[in-house]
Amino acid sequence: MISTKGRYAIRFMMDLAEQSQDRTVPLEETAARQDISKKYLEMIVKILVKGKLVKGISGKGGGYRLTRKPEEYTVGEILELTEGTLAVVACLNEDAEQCPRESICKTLPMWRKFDSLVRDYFFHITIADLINGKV
Amino acid sequence: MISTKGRYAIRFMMDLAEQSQDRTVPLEETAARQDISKKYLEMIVKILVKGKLVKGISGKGGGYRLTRKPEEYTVGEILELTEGTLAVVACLNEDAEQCPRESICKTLPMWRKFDSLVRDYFFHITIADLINGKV
DNA sequence: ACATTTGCCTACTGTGTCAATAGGTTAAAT
DNA sequence: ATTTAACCTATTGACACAGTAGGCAAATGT
Repeated sequence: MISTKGRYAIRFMMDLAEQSQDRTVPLEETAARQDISKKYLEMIVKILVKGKLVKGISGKGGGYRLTRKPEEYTVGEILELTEGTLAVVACLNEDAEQCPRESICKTLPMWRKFDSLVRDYFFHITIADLINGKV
Repeated sequence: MISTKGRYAIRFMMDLAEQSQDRTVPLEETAARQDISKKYLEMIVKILVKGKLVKGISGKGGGYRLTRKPEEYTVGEILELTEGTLAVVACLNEDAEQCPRESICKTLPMWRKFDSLVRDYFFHITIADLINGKV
């Protein structure tokens, strides 16, 4: 289940992308347009800033700005960053302790294949694709 | 993220399938073999019983039994039953209130397609497949 | 009839995440 | 100096996860 964190993050990025690229967009504006609580969105955007997906500019006339072109962001990386992981099962998480049943587990291949499927899907959709309805 | 509920349920079903079909297998046995807390597994199996995926027989000589052949169970239905839903985002959940943004939501098609992908994957893998390493 | 085995049921607990909210501090522009 | 906006810390209520505890009901073998 993908939480609002990931979903709001995608919508925030899309909103930025849809605005004129040479303008810094205040959070309040996006929050209103997307109908998301400003305070809550703020928390999510902080993750995006830390992950260098967007740049925040303080002070009057400030706001947020993309650091790349819309077609250079994949949904996968946004989700991975905001959700913490895209792994479907705990044992496929990067920082998971090694499972003692790994060598005999008959379900592991299924999870692995599914994991590839998921990654393949989300890492091949860009913000630009979403905006242009190419998905 | 698929929780232990769904994962343990699959392993339980596989364990039953691997035992002689004309035998009722006590939970304690499976719990030991699969290294899962008996009490916790009990709770999960209750869901499987309620969903008619397995039959429980009380009393001495009792235990659990599959109600169909291993190749007639899909991983999808087991997960859907135990996890409550397989939907990736809240708005695709069956009993979700209608989203007011549905008609203008540019991400919805992406979620829908992903949902199909997930279903297509898990509803085409059977317990028999897992046992025979056909996945 | 009785003891034993096994499933079934209710209730509880600690930990963590989700989805927010609140209030204050720093940074930059006019 | 005032305003605007990002940034930071802390707290909250609700809920799910992962289990635990104890007892009741059903069926069997002796």
